[in-house]
Amino acid sequence: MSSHTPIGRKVTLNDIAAGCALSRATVSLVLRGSPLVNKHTRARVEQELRRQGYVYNRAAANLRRRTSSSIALVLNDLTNPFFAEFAAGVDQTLGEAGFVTLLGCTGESATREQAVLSSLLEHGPGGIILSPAEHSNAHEVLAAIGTQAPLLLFNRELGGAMPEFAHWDQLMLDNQHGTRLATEHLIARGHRRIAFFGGHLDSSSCRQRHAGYAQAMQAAGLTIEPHWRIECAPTRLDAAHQTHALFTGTPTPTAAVCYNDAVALGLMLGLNQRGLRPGKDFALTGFDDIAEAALGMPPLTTLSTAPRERGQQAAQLILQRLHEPQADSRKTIAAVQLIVRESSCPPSTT
Amino acid sequence: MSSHTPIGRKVTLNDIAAGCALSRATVSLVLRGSPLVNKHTRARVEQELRRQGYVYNRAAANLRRRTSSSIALVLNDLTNPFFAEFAAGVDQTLGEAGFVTLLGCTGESATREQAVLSSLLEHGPGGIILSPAEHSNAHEVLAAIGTQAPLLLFNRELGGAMPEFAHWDQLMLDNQHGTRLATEHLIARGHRRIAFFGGHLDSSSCRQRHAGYAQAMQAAGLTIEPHWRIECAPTRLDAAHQTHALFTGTPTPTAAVCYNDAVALGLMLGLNQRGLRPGKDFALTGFDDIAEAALGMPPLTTLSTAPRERGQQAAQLILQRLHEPQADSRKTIAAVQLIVRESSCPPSTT
DNA sequence: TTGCCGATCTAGATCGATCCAAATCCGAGG
DNA sequence: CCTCGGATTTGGATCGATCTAGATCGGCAA
Repeated sequence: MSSHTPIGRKVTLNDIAAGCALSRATVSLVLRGSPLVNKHTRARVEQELRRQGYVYNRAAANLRRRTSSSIALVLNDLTNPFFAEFAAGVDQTLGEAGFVTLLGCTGESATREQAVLSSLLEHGPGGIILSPAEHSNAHEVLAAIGTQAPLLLFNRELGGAMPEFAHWDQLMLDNQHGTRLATEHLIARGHRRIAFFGGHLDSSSCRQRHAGYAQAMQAAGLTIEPHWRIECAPTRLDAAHQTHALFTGTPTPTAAVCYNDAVALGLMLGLNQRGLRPGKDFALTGFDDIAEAALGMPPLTTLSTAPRERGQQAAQLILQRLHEPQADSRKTIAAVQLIVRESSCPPSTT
Repeated sequence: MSSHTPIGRKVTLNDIAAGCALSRATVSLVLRGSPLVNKHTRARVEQELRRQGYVYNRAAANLRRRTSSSIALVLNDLTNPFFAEFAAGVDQTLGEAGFVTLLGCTGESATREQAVLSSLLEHGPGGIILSPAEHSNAHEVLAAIGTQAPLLLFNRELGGAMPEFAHWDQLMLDNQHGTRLATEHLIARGHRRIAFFGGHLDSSSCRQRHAGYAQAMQAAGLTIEPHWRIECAPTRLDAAHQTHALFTGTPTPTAAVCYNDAVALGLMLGLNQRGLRPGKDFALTGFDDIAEAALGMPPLTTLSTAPRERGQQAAQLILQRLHEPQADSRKTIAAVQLIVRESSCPPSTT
């Protein structure tokens, strides 16, 4: 960097213009690659830009142009590898489009979500990608963001009614189809008595996943015993704890479709404690394909949601919305893919 | 420079001022909570702000005040739960201080790091927190960011000399001490043939971790066979792939100190594939204490770096630097803590 | 020489906020 | 009634870029 540049003081268009005896306007044209400038002039300017170590001030440009070059990404839990991977995908695609990601974490608190959203809004993002906190609702979100920026909901639905005048898009996972695939897979392996294990009844994703399971069972003409639906918190620990509930009534299931991978891994622990070998004596499937799923003992059959690809998709959707602000709001449902591993064995012959 | 999209019409200070027959300046004073304004006027203005749904334009304010309210966070790998947790910590503390996080992921590519840094710089962050990509060097980083914003290096040193005139702070982990603790622990459990597994030889953190291991081995009077140092990318997949290298020469090790948790978990996978039970037939330790470490099969003995706290600390350090731009640059080394779990079994007797 | 034209370049207003100096208001004191 | 001073309020310039409308400059046909 040139030593004649005073440290700390920023170089502006005016400095460059003065440096080559041109006007601000011309230098600005050069910066934006306008064909109006003489190529000789352009070369002179570009040299001066380098010489003075000029850095473009996008905030000033955005102010004048009334545009934005950032997108807010608000996540309920960055600690969850699923969302971390999602964030990486979002950032990658936004970066390629010349946008920058404004990050905000809410830690599953609707209150913090409010605060984070309005703080980010002040920085004028062109759009918002939001994976809502657990008890967040449409009314609160609307109060926080108004109609300043288009919103893309990811992964969870919001409580309360969606406002019609705002263009809120959605990107969701195909929960129902996923568990249906898993259930059909278990049926194809020969299972007839299949349980649905884990999750909270009042969560929308749990309801959807259970519906997919029920649909597959019904399509195969199999009956579902009431005691084959066991509720538990979507954590490994609670799942291990509730394992016994699978075996209290008759007939007992030979397999279980689990709410997600965490629950499935907990169920594996619980089975081991009862002397049952998961993937040998009892079959099970998960949902999410978290990194540990492939590493489990045995490796877990599960549904891959490709979180990085979902992130890229989310970024594309919001960029598309920026391009067409008035288009109808759309709901996208991302396909999930069944990953067959060893946990989904045929029923044991004993 | 890509073309960006126009935003809907915004409410500005002028609209508020007109709405209550006051000047822009007065409204601005109200916004900033100045004691100069009459409390009756203030109430009128605040009502009008709510009525029109005003959103503060921080970019415009920052332009005039020549300040910044954002910090860039540039990470080599957000997919790694260690960095994800770190990012959550950074974002939390920055948010509490009224700053917003500009996220950038480099995916371990020094080239992308350059691009990401200069793109983020155009948005005028007040400072930068950088966990460098693997082959990044001081010269390139300097070229990208110049002296526009103070830099805090996290986790890795940069290749090449640190420029003296720039105030580059550092926050590092006590890598060497950590692996030394882990190695001493394995030795105390009775191991004599201990390998060092994973990481890239040219990464500074890998060198430091290896040095701690070597130091402990030497202090215990144990020799290190050259083929006990296996290099691999710091990912689960590559670690699983390279597992065989541990068993190609004689004498074979009975335990391994791994570069980090990702590598250790990958090694577990590789061991399982070879029919060896990690934590029974072969002992291993990790580094980072990511969430999965405690949940592994078996749970992983590792070094806790408290990534969330490191993130908070990093945010505090950069904010402090903003407050005192001229202070001497400082290097902080964060302690790590050995967490003993089941993976570090005594050597198998067979 | 004059006038027109395309190719280049530029002055000045502008985006939405802040800062500064100066104006205005209002009641007390002379 | 007028002046003075503290409490409020305000006009206009400003941050660093972009935009609009118009200036400047050769060259060439009339």
